[in-house]
Amino acid sequence: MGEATAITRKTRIQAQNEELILKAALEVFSAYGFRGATVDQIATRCGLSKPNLLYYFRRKEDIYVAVLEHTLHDWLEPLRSLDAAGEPIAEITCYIRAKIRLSRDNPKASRLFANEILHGATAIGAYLKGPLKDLVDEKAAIIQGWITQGRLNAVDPHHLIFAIWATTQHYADFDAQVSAVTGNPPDLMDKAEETLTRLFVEGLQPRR
Amino acid sequence: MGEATAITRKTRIQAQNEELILKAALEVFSAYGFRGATVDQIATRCGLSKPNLLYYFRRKEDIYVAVLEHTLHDWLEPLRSLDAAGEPIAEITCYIRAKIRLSRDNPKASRLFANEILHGATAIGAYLKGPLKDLVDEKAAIIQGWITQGRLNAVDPHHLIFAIWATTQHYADFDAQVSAVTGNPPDLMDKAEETLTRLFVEGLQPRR
DNA sequence: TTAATTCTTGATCACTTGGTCAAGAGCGGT
DNA sequence: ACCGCTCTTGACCAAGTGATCAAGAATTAA
Repeated sequence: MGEATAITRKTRIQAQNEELILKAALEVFSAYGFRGATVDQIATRCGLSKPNLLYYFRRKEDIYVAVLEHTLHDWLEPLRSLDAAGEPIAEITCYIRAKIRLSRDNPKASRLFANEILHGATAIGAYLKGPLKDLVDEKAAIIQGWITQGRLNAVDPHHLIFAIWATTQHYADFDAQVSAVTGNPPDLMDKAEETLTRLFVEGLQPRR
Repeated sequence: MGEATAITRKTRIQAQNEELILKAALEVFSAYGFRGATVDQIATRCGLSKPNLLYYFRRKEDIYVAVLEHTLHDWLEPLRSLDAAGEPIAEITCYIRAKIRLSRDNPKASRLFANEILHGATAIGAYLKGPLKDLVDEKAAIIQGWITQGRLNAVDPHHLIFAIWATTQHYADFDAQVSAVTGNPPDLMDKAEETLTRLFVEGLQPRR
């Protein structure tokens, strides 16, 4: 039996292989989507045989939801950090910066979510309507408070959050288009960060 | 022989069926992506048998590129309308409004492109690097001209265009998320249009 | 060492799917 | 009515895919 629970904890090799699988799955799912990805691709990617992979995750869908959940938490961290006690413009600037860096440093996670939501969010629909909505509503209320205090130009907080999501994730999700149009210069993301922060800050600055 | 060309023009029934197919293909491809969609689905959707559908388009990919090309032109029309001779703020406001209405009235086309680009734009990569890049560069130059004249706050024109694309298409592409978070109120898109135009206009207004 | 447990895989299955083909039905011009 | 062309489809095929299973290899605990 296990040490203290009926469900024994993972062996070293188990934890290691699951990590390998999740990493490979992120790459494959983000590149081809759920239906476009094959279990074989993921298995080959991490050097395991297909039946061996299915020993750890019994169904393809199990791998998919596992990698989704595995990255969901990190993805929302920047929004959680938005602090009601901070200076409004600084808080929002910080949020935009964090989001665009996430987009630059982990574009695969961004594309994974983008694909999932684009196709109806069947796997994480409940999460969106529950925890995500709660978090967004909470932060929208903070922003609304700043507006009421006259510390921020009046814009709908929910749509402001959508605008920030859209603009920052655009560089990861639609990289193929951005690269094709710009030729992908090395300072692309720096320029994006500067332009977006400038644009939002000027738009949000309270009219004196 | 045909009236004037070696390639005889389509019969009435041919034109009619191709239109049926393209319409059904847009719905299916936009919902499931290229690999997720099946020829059978498209055939059933428009009341044709699978072999009959493949009589008009010999390969699945042919249907896909046909529907992409069929909607590409309309999709870029708003940007083409951006007029150097117009008043800067009014022109950009008009562009944002046109884009968000396109997003509201034809979300399936938006999702079709989103999916295509998300997965690397293999079918339209050449178009992005050619005609699209040319169009964007041309319009970016116009915006840069306005900035140089001091009629617009200084922001990078390319990134401004990306920001407008991202924010407007967000409502179509990530509808599942937007609906989950907002509960999808009837005035959602009106509010979005108002918020986005306000945000961009205030951000672009030249500092007096 | 030994025995239980965990891990690994070749072979295989059931099913889906893109695509073919030959034969027939329908249509248009004469 | 006749003939050539377009259109339509049932049957079929080959490839790919998710998933299973039994049997063996490796690991771990005693």
